[in-house]
Amino acid sequence: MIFEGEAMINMSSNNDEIEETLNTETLSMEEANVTRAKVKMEEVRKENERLKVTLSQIMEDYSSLKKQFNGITDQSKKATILASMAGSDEESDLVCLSLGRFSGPREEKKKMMSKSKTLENGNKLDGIELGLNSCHPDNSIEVSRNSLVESKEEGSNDVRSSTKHSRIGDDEILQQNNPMKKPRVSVRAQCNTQTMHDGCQWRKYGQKIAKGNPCPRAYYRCTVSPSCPVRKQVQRSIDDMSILITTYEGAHNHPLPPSATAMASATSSAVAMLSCGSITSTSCLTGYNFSTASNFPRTTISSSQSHPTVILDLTAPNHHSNRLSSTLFSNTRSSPTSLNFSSNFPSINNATTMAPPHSQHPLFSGVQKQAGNDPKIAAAIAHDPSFQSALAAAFTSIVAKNNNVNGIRSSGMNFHHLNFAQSSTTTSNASVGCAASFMSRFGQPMNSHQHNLTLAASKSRAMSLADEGEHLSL
DNA sequence: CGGATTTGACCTGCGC
DNA sequence: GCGCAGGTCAAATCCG
Repeated sequence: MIFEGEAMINMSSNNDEIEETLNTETLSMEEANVTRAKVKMEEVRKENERLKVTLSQIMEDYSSLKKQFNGITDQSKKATILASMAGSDEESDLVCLSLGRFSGPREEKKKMMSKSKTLENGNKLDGIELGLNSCHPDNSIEVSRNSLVESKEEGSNDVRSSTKHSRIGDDEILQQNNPMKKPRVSVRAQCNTQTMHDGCQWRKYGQKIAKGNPCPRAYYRCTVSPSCPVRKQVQRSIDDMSILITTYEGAHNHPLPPSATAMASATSSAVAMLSCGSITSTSCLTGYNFSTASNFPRTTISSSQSHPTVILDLTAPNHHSNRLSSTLFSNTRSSPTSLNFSSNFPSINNATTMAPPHSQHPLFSGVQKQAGNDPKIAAAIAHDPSFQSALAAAFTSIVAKNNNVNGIRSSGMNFHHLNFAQSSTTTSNASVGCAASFMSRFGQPMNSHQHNLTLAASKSRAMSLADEGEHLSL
């Protein structure tokens, strides 16, 4: 039997033991927590190291790309320097994008045309100059000034007619050398607003119900410069009313604001690739559908009514979006359809089959490496339309430009196959800003102002991604 | 009031 | 030559 007092003593001693045990356990738990925290810190440190390595790799890729780009744009830079020497800082900040046509003064244009005419049997460009080239400052300023003077002296009606005559003159010149009409670029994007905001100023001048589509087609004219021949048509897709089809035609003959460069460069680059393919034989492009057999029809080159048209499809059907998301940055380097840039672009010159050039591109490999390291990045980008459009514009512009300048004309480049899984629109200011940011970062030399804006945009983008637990140091 | 949009008329190219 | 469809013009209207 155990007495009550004895029991009490036993209990108290037990309590002490329990307390002691508890203290020991608490201590060991704290130690465990500390150890866990240390392990976690170590993991984070390792992660940081890994990210640093990745970042440095990307920076290396970027710098090599930049060197390459700088070399290519040397001539353009000279023009920009000339512009700044002319005393207009604002103008030097702007970039002129030529979409399908040479945009200099008519005399030079004629010279170019006659030159190309004499050389047209020698696989030369048929008077089409495309890409991110800076306008010759004198040319662009002259055009603007002339048009302003005209509008003052002759009145608005005469401006219209002179613009019209100018356009007709251009067309005549083009028609003489190229039986095809002006190349067009159609951009398909999901958009709930009436029109996509692409940074340019447009004025609506007509609306028509086109055959086969109950949705009216709206016609817009670029109003940045009174003499700018660029038009765009906006129409909703008959298949999906949420999809807006914007078709661009013509070349801006004036500097563009930075916010307009992303879309313009994507479209101009697409046309550049079209013109690359059409150098040898324009007609051989007509009617081609370059969609993959395995993928849905997404990007095509066609020539409805003799208009060679590149269709940039920035939408994705729902049933494919997951697949696209997962394959967007798949790390299979051997796969010719990484990034879903499908690789069956027919070789116009019947050049021998080669590895897809984009897979060899430093920028591509850099992004691919990083995305390959962390599938979350791929998912993050796949779910962010602004990133997709920005990357689309950046890749298309940079690689197309490199290709043009390096004279690679039929290597199967097909960055216009931009099959990003995109469920939203590219039209928000954020998207355009993001695209501009990417373009500035990867595609264009920046001034300090642009650099600050870009830095801020990239930073906020990175921060928002960081909040979501993503690691993206683009 | 000036600039942007709307909308019917007109022009142009193309196929039959 | 005719009809159709796409594209443009320009007067009327709207809107900030």
